[in-house]
Amino acid sequence: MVTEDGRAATREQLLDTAAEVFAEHGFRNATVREICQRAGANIAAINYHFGDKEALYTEVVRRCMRTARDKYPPTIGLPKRPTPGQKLRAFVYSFLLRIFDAGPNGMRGRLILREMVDPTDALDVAVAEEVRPMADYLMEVIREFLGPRADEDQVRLCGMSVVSQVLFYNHCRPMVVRLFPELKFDAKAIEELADHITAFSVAGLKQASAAASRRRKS
Amino acid sequence: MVTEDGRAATREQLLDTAAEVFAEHGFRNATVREICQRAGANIAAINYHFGDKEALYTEVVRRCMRTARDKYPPTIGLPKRPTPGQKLRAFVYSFLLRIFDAGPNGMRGRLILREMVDPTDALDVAVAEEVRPMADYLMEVIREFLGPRADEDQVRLCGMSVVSQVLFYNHCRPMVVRLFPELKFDAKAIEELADHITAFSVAGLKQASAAASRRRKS
DNA sequence: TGACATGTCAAACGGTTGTTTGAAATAAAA
DNA sequence: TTTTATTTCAAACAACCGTTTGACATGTCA
Repeated sequence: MVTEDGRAATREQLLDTAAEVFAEHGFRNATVREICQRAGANIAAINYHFGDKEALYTEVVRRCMRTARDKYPPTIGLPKRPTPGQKLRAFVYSFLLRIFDAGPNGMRGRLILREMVDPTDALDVAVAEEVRPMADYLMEVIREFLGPRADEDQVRLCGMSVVSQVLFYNHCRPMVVRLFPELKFDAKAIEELADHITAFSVAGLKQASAAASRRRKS
Repeated sequence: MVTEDGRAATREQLLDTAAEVFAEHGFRNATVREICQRAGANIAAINYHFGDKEALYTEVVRRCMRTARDKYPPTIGLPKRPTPGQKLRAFVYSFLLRIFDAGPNGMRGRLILREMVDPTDALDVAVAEEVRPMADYLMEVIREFLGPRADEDQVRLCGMSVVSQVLFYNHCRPMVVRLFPELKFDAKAIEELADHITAFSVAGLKQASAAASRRRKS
C-alpha cells in the first residue's frame, strides 16, 4: 500500500477512518486498534505516520474544519444584491446543510459536539478558524436588522438566538427522535426548517429593533 | 461508616460523588477508583452496593432527574390567571435557572449533554420522566399563541425554536466563553436573558400565528 | 546488482481498567 | 457473651489500552 497514488495512501485512509471512529466513540474511547483494523492498517501505523493518537486526532479535526468551511458557504445561493432577509436565510440554510450533511465529512457535527463536552486544544482551533469568522459575519447581518446604533449586547443576544435554533438539530438529535419519531429530515424538510427559523428570527429581530429605538427615545 | 444515619451512609456518599465524577468525565472515562477515593470508600464498595459501575450510573441519572424536576417548576412565580406571555416567560426563566444552577445537583446539565453524545438507557428514562411532560406543557402554552387551529408541525417547530434558545447555554458554554469571554451569567444576566428570549420568541410566535391564519384564508 | 530509505508487520511492554476474592472488622440478634 | 449478618478492606485477577521494538518487505537510486 506504499504507492497507490503518490506515497502513503495508508495515511489518508487512516485520517478518513479515524474521523469516523473518533466521531463514534470520542477521543479517549476510540481505540487505535479499531481505527487501524477498519483502515486495513497495522497497529503501529498510527504511531509511525502521526507520532501518537493525539496528533492524529488534532489532524482529523483540522481536516474536518477545512473541508466543511468550503462546502456550504454561508452566502450560498445569494443574488448579487441580497436583502438582509435573504442573507439571514442563506446563513441559516447553509448552516443546516452542514449539520445534516451525511457525506464522508458528516462526522463534523459529532466531533464538534464532543468538543463541547470535553474540550481539547482542537476546540480553540475550531473557534479561531471557523466559528469566529462565522459569528462576525452573522452579527454583521443582524446589525442590518437592528440598525447601526444597536448596542453590542443586543446584537450578541440576537445572534445566539438565531444560531441556537440551528444548532439545536445538531446537539439534540437523540432527544428529537425520541420525542417525535415520526419526524424525517429530507431535503424538503430542511428547506422548510430553514424557512421557519428564518421567519421566526426575522420577527424576533424586528421586535428587538423596535424595542431598541423605543428605548432610545425615552 | 455503617450507621451514620440509618444504614449505609457509604451508599449515599457514593451516589453524590459519582454524580460529580460522571459529569466530569462521562460514564466510560470515569473510573471507579476515582469515585471511591473521592467518596472515601473502598474500591470494592461500588460492586458491593450497586452490583457494577453501570447500575451506579443509571441510579445517579435517575436521582438527578427527580431532584431537578421539583426545584424549578416551569410555572415558577406565576400569578393565578397568567397570560400566555407570562407562562412563556416563566417556562424560559425556570429552564435557564435549571441550566445555570451551580448547586450540588448542578451536574444535571452536563450529564444530559453527555447522554446527547453517547445515549444510554438513561436517556430514555429522562425523556419519559422529565422531557416529555415538559414538552407537552410547552406545546400547550404555544397553542395559546398560535390558536387552537394551528397544525401540529407548526407547534412543534415553534416549540423547538423556543427551547433551543435556552438549551444553547447548556450545550455551547465552551463556545460562548471562547467567543465572548467578557460575558458573565449572574442572577441579573439570567433575568435579562429570560426577557430577551421571551420577547424574541413571542414576536416569532405572533408571526407564525399571523402567517398561519393568512394561509388558512387563501 | 547492491545500498539505502521507506513502510509494514507480529509480538511484546508497561500501565490502567472493572471486577472478584477471602479475610478482617463491625453491628445486630440470640 | 456468643452467634450471625452486614460491611469494609487490601490484594490480586483478567482484559484492554497506547506505544515500542526489531525483523521483514518494498521501492529507489547508484
